Amino acid sequence: MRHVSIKDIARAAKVSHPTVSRALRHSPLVRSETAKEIRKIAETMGYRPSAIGRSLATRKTNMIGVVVTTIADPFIADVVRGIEDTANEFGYSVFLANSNANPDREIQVVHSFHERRVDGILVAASRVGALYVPLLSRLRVPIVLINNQHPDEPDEFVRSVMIDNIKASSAVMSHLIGLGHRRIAYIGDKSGFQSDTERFAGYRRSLELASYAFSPELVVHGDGKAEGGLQAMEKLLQIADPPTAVFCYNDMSALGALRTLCAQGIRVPADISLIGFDDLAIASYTSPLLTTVRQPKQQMGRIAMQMLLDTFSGVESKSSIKVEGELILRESTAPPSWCDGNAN
Amino acid sequence: MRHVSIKDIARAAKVSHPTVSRALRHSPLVRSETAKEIRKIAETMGYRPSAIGRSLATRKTNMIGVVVTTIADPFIADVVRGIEDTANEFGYSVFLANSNANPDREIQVVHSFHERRVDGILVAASRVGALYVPLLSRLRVPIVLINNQHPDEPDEFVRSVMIDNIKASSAVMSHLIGLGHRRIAYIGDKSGFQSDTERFAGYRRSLELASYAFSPELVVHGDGKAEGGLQAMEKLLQIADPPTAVFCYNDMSALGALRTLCAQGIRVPADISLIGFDDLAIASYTSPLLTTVRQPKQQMGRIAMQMLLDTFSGVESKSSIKVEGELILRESTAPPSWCDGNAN
DNA sequence: TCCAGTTCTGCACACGTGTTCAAGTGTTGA
DNA sequence: TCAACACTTGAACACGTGTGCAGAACTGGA
Repeated sequence: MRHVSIKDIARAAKVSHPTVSRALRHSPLVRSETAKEIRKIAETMGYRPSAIGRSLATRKTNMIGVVVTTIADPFIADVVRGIEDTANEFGYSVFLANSNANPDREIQVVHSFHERRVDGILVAASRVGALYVPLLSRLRVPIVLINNQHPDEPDEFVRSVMIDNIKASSAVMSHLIGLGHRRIAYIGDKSGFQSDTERFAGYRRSLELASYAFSPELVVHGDGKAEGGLQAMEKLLQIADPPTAVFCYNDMSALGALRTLCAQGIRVPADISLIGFDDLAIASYTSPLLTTVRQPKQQMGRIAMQMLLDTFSGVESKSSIKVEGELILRESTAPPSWCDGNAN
Repeated sequence: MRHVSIKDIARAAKVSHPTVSRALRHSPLVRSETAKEIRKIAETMGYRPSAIGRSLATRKTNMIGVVVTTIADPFIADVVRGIEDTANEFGYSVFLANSNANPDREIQVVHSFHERRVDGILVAASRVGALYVPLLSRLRVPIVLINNQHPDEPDEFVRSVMIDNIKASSAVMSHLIGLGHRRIAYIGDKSGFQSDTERFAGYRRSLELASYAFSPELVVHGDGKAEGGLQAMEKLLQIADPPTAVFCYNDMSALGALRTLCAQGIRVPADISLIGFDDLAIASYTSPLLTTVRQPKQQMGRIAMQMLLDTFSGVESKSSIKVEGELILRESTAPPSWCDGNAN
């Protein structure tokens, strides 16, 4: 026999297995001396309850599934950490699955979670398109999307947490414009994803508000990773009239851009200002330190998990939460070189 | 009724539930037309088998547990990615749990995995002490430790994957010594962990082999993170006769050290050479690019998972695997400044 | 001593799937 | 026509836990 079951204990204690079940769960229905005796025997026999058996009986697994594009992304890793901490605190275990940014794989993973009867699903930075939410909804499992990359319609089962991109993006632009920059470039992600779209929207709106011209050649798309930022910056430097400041979609892109600038001997921020988004740990260790927008990554994970827990316990909660970013001023931004310290 | 079960399908198809079970699993025991009909009905009813029920019957969960200190560590994130990819490929789901480097929590997590009846457990960078392996072994669950931080005795249930620290460390030192450095510092992790101990052993042995003096003041302990490296480097710079090269326990420490050097206007590698360990993604985006030892992180995860799979299928395999690091020469090392290009 | 009420215990079933075994049906060959 | 065989199906049970309900055991009061 592989594992001790309550039936084994029942035999040893000369009682029935329901009595054991109740004793172990401290039910008041069982005489306290009997219960104590049973628990002692269980302890001696090295009993560990089977979550499988329990799940089958209670129709509750205390498991949640987390889908990420890739856990190797430091942004996502932080979010997952927040999720896992909260989940663990409340007795939930976390399934982790990488979709590798492959929509088919992502859907397959969700089905696998469904078959395991997880109590809820969290999805970080989904890359799946418009039909996704209805598909998820059909599973009738509570779901929270974190920084979902496609606009989602409200839904009974699908909730969401995301950062207020437009607001944060506007803060970035205010900072740069306030320093005196007029030619500000934008290095984005691959086209079509929501956080890119929204941050770009904030960029454009800020230019308009300041009555500055929008120059399409100042907008370059990377891939959200360092390599893309590196190449995007190379392109920007080839323009006849290059920008004096660059707003990067995220810190990884900024890191790549910084690399290009450094390799070409261009000083940051003396020659060009650079600003990122996310506030990854690395942003505090680059040279110069990177000015960026802090996303409360762990907290977003905690909030998402908390939304699930609320759903489980029937607490009514908002179907969509927007968190605020915070502009972190460090060393990578300064007034443009032609500007002697005071803007315009 | 919440989920469709094989009994529901059985009713609809006017057969018994064992027949449905067999039909869905393409058993040759059921007539092919019947099977086809049953599968059609299952499809129509939106049936998804319950992994819970199946696990209970088969005593196999196709789940594995992964314990990490924290998923926010980029080294560990890469390892986990390798694990998850391989697991997914073979139909296994992965539980992820952070121990936050807290031994009690780590043990608690292992028990939780045990209760969920995972088929195997992977532990990355365990911080639990000597009694750990016997404890794990008592669970009678196959376990693979990855870069375990305490020396482990061979055991029937507990296997391990680790990097050959001494060899890699020696390669680092050969490189620095070959460049002409004689005063080489070592920035370590907190004392007492195996990878630190071994890398330090390689450091000392290399000095001995070269007949260079070992100076205790050149050895400083950080915390394995950037902050620790930063402070350790500050200490090193206060020495009367500072080192011309610094071997950092890992890339995060090196990143911190680099920050200190940069802040104090000390040029790398012109004034001081710096070398890391791990080859994190960031190492390719620092200025200067960081020379380091590449650990095959994802591959280590794959190997560990493969060892579990081998155990499941009864394949005999080695109980301990050592993988080799690879010295990656980039820009952060050069001959010492007093040395005109040719060593000694 | 007996009854009513309380406290405790066990039977039977449920949850969803898989497997063994016996029995049913149809086929082939003598 | 019958036996031997292959093919197909379903009854019964297993896996480990939880729960409604009936009944047993105990308690206290008259």
